[in-house]
Amino acid sequence: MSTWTAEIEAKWQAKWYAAKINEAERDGRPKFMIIFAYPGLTGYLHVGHMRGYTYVDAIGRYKRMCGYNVLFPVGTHATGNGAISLAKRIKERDPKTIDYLISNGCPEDMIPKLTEPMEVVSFFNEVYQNQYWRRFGFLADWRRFTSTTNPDYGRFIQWQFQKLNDAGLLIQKPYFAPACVECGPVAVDASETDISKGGSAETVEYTLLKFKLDEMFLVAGTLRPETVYGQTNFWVNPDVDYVKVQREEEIWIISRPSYEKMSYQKDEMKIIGTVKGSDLIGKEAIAPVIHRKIPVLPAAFARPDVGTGLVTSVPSDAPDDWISLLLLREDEEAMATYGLDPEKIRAIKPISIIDTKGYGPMPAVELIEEMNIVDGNDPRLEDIKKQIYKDGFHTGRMNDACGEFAGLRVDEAKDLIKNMMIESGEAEVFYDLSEDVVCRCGRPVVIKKVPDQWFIDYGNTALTEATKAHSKTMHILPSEFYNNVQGILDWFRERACVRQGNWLGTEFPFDPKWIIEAISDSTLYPLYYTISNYYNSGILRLEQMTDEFFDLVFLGKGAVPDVSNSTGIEADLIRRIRDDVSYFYPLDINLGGKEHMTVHFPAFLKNHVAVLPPEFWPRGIFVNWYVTGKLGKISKSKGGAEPIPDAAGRFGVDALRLYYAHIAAPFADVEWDESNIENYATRIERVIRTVDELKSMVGTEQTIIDRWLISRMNNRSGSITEAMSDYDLRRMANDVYFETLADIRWYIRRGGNNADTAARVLNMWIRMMSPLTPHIAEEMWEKLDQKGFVSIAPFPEPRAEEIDRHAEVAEAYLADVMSDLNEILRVTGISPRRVIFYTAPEWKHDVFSIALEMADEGKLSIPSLTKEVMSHDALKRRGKEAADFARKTAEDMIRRSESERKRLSVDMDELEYLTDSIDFLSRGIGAKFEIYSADDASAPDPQNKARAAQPHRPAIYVE
RNA sequence: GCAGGGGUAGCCAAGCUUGGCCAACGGCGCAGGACUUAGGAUCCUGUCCUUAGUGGUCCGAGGGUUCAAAUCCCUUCCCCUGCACCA
Repeated sequence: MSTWTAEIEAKWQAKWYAAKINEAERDGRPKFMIIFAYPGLTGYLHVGHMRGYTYVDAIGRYKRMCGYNVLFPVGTHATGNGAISLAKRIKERDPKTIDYLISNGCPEDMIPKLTEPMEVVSFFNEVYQNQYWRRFGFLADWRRFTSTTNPDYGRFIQWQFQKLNDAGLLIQKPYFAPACVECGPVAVDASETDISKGGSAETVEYTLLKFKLDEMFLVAGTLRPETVYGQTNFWVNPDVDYVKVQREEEIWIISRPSYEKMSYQKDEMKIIGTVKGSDLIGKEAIAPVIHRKIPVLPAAFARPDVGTGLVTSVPSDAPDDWISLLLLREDEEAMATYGLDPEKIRAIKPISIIDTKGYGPMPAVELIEEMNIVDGNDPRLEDIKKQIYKDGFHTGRMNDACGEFAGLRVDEAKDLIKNMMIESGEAEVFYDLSEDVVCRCGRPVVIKKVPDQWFIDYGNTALTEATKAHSKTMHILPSEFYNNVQGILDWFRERACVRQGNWLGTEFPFDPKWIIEAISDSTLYPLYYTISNYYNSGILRLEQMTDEFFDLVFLGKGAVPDVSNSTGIEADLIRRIRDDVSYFYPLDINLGGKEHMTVHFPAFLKNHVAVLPPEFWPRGIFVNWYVTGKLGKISKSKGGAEPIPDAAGRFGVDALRLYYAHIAAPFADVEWDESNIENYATRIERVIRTVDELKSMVGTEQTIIDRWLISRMNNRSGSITEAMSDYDLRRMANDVYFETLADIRWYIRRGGNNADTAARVLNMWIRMMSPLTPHIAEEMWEKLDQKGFVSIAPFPEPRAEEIDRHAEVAEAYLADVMSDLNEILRVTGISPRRVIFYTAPEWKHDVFSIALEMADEGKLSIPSLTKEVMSHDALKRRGKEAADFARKTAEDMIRRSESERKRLSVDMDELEYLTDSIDFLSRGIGAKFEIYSADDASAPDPQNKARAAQPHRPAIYVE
C-alpha cells in the first residue's frame, strides 16, 4: 500500500499546486475563509497535531466543491522563547535534544546551524509547510504564508497596537512576574522551556501583617487575612536567626530567605541587623486590626523559607496553631526555658470567627479532637487545613467577632479585610512561588516587581459587552463552547502584553525595551493573511507598510491618493488590496485546540471587536480536542511521536485523514492506536475494490434495485449536506465510507449490474470522497475518464426526483423478511430445503389501512379500531379473528412513530415483490422458495403458519 | 481555586439540542458459514436473555414526568479537561 499511496499523493499534490487550485483570488463567487490557529514553532509536531489541521483542509475542500472561493492560509507562531531555548540546547549539544532531532529526521549537517534561534525558526517553517501540510495535501494558499517574526508581520502588529492604544485599551501598572535573578523574566509552566525545575509552581499571594513590638514590627505572612479577628498569639521559630530590615520608615523582623525574595518586589529594603528567634519569645506584640497585645511563643513549624518565617496564630481555624498551643501547654520544659508563665499559656482560648455549615464554632479545635491528633507532624493536619479552608471560604460567614465584617461571606470578606489593612498601613502584599523554581542557568526564580508593565485592558466593559453580543451571532462549535464563551469573555481581564528578556517577537511601538508577548501578537492575524501575499511576492515593500497604509486597506480610513503619495504604492494597487481585504474578510472559521478556549479565542474575539468594524468580526470558531497517548506513549518512537512523514508513508495520508475525521467526534480526546489507522487503510482498500467492481458492470437492465441505489445515493448526499452545515465530518465520513459502501454491497448482492447505474453512482461517490481522501479520489476520478480535478468538481446535490420511496421501503422490507428467516434458521438449527412465505390476506390489509388512517387522524385506540373494524360487514363476519387482529394492530400501531407509519403506508405488492426476489433468496439461503398469499386456499401449509401473516410481515414456514 | 465536560452493551464510539423507525449508527474483537491449496484477504451471518420470528431486560445508581425516556426533571456516586506572559 505504502509506495502506491506515496506515489499518488505526490502526483496529485504536484498537479493541484501546479494548477493553483489552492490559491484564492478575488472573483465573483462567495468567499469562505478558514484557518487553524497557527502552531508555535517549538520543534517537531506529532501526529496528534494533524487532527485539527485535517479538519480545516477537509472543510475547506468541501466548501470549495460547494461553490465557495475558499481562502485557507497558513502560518506559524515563532514569538516567544521556544526557538531560543531549543537553539540553546542544541548549542550545548544536549544529548536528548540531538537525539530528538535525529529521530525526527533532521539532517545531521543541519544541526550546527540550528544553534541560532532564527535558523531554528526558518528551518521549522520549512518542516511544517513541506513535511506536514503539503505532505497531507492541504489546499492552503502557500503564497500567503507568514511567520510572526517576519518583519512585515511585525509592522502589522505594531499597527494593531497603535489601534489598541487609540481605543484606550493599553494600560500601564505594576506587575509581579516570575523572573530568574540572573536571566530576567522566565515562563513558569509545565513544559519547563525556561526553567529546569518547578514547572507546576503557582504564584501565591501572602498578606504581610505587621505586629508592633517596641519600635519594630514582627511581620507575618498569611494566606488567610480574613482570620485576623481570631488571633491569639504569635509564633516564632526559636532556632531561626531573623533579620532586621529597614523598610522605608519602619524596621521589620523577617526571615532571611523572605528578605531576599521580598527585595525583588519592594524598594528600600536593607538589612540593619539580626535577631535570634529565641530572643523574641515571651515578648508581647500588638496585633493588627484587633490592636491587642498577644504573646510571642515558640513553634518549630514556622519555616524560614515559607512566608516570612513568622506566623500569626488563629487556633480556632488553623490546625497547626491549635495543635502547637496544645503541645506547648503540656511542655513544662519549654515553658521554663523561655520563661513563659504556664498559667497564661493555658489561659489562651481560641476565638470563634467563622460560622461554617457542618462545623462548630472552632473547626480546627473540633477536628483535632475528633481525629485524635496529638502530634504536630501528623500528615492529617495538612488535609484538615485544606478542608477547613475550602469549606469555610465557600460556605462560611464571618461572625459577630469580626466587627464591621460580621455577616459577610468569607470569600467576600477576605479581600475587603486585606484591603482595609493595606490602607491603614497594617499590611502589605508579598508574592511567592508555591514551590522552588530553578532557572535553566541554575539560579533561583523569584517573583519580581515590574513597575511599568503594559497590559491590554480586556476587562473594558464596553468591549466585553460588544464582544459578547457578537459572539451570540457566531457559529461556534461545539455548542458547549458557544454557551460558555460568554462567561469566559466576562472573566477575561487585563493581560500583560509585553515582556523583556529572552524573547523573539515584535518591538512594542511605544517603548522599544519591551517585546510584545506571545498571546498578544496572535489575535488579529487572520486579517493579515488577506494581504501577506503582496509582501511575499515583492509587490509591497516593507517600508511601504505604514500605519496609514494599514488604516486604509483594513479600516477604509484615509484617501487613496494620499496614501499612494506617502508610501509610493500605486493607487490601483492600494485599491486592489483594499478590495481583497473587504472580499475575504471576515474570517468564517478559526479552528483551534481546546487549550485556546480560555486563552486565544477570547483575545482573538476582543481584538477584532476592538480594532475592526463590525463587518469584519469573525463568523465562526471550531474547537477540537486532542489525540492523546497512553502515558506519554505518543511522545515515544512507538506511538504518536513517530514523525508525521513516516506515519504518512506507512499508512497513507488518506487513511490518516479518514482516521482523524471518523474515529470520534472532534469534541472528544482520542487515544492514539495504530491498529485503528490500519483499519482505516483497510477500509480505503475495500472502497477501491468496490469502485473497481462497479466499473466492471456491463448490464443494461434496469430494475427496482437500480432505482433503489440511485435513491439511496441521493438521500446520502442530502444527509451529508445537512451534516456539513455543522461541519460534521464524522457523519460525512460515516455516510461516504461506511453506509454507501454497505449500500453498494447490497446492490451487488441483489444482482445489480447496470452500467449506467454504476457510472452514476461512481460519479457521485467519488466526489463525496474528495474532501476527506482527496488523493485516491483524484486517482479514481481520473480513471473514470473525468475531466478536471474532482477537488474542484461540484459536490453532489440531492435530486428530489430521484428519491424513490417505494424502492427503499421494498428493499427494507426484504431485509426484514430475511432477518426473520435467519432468526428462525438460527434458533431451530434447520438447514432449509424448502421455505414458504405467506403474505397477509386481503382482510388484514384492510384492517391495517383502517388503523393507519385512524392513527394519522389521531383517533386510534384499541376500542375505536375494533369498533370501526366491526362496522365493516366483510370483516365482522370473521368474528373473533378480526377483533383479535384489530386489537393487536392497534396496540402495535399506537407505539409507532409517524415516520414509521409513513413507511408502512407505502403501498407495495408483497406477493409480487417476493416472487420477483426468489432468485436472490434461493441463491442466498440455498433452499427452494415458494411464495403464496394466505388467501390462497390451495397453498400448502403443513404447520398452519399462514394464519400468522401480517401486512409487511409474511408468515414463514421452513423445512 | 475559576470554568467546563463526561459516565452507552467485551473494547472504542454515535445518539441526548427537537422523547417515539433505539436492542440502541459505525468500527474493533469474537463465533459460525461461503469462497479458497490455505488464509492474517474478501463476502455473508451472528454476537444482552429468551424464543420457529411479532417476547423480556438494558444506556453509572436511585427516584420522577409521560401513552412513550439513553434522550426531559430531581437526587446521588464516580471519572476527566482547560486556565494568561506557556504556545
